Amino acid sequence: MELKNKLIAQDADLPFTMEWDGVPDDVAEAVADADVALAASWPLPTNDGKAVMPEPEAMAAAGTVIRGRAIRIGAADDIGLPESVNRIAGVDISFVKGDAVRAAASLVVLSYPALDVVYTDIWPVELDQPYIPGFLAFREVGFFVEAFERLRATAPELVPDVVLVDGNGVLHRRGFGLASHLGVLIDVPTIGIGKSFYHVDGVSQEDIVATSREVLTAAGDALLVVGESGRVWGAAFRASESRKALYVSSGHRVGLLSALRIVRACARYRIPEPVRQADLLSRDYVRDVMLGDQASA
DNA sequence: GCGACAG
DNA sequence: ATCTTGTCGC
Repeated sequence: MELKNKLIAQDADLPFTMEWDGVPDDVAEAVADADVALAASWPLPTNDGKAVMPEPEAMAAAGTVIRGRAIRIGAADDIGLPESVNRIAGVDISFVKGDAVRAAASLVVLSYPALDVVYTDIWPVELDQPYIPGFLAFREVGFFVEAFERLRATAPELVPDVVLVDGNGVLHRRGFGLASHLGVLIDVPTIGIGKSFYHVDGVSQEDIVATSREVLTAAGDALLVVGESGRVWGAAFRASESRKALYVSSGHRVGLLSALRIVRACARYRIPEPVRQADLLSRDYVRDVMLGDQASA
């Protein structure tokens, strides 16, 4: 629980800054207010001590501005990120069919903007915690923390500028999903990439899917997930041509608008390239190495 | 009590 | 998460 106190959901701590062209000012301000509210909503003061909790009326007003409204994240072919963004990582775990314990975890680092794989780490793991919805981090985060310790020890020059995590960030029942948990523990900016989510603050995935079908008309369109309180939890995002949206949310030290732009920049297929490469790597490992062992044993 | 339920 | 062939399309 005390981990929460370290979370800063603002861009202030991001090692780079972004400029916003295609986003209406009122939307950008509403999201920024929501991020400040998020950082200030924990019991103890935040790291920078600057976060201020907006009045409830301000939160509600922000919600009114952006609820049900799509925004476009950059143009189709020039989603340039700041020059200080050079590496983007992805993490994932794949399981052995019908086995709740044996799995393979992976960490990959891609170069940006080429999106070439420049580092891979893949190893077998045994899960010692059950999967309980809402507590995914307690089952998986430890493996990724170890992977980052290895990375820092063997190739510190390849530590990424930001990590895309296969799981939600603050788009979470307690506002603290796997991506946020990992970000705090490794002290690297993280972004949550979910293929689904469940009801938070009075909003269900079903509600968002219904509206998404109407307003997400092109790749790069995002629909912010605004709770009944007015708080912005994340976004349904058509990062690629695929009709099915992803759910993007701040993990740690990245604001939502920046997170969306970063995900857009990694969109070759529906699943952002760093997460996709991590997924391919761990799947191949389970199939070619772990099942191979089983067959020959 | 009932339903819902990231990976 | 995983179980699973073909098939529509660039």
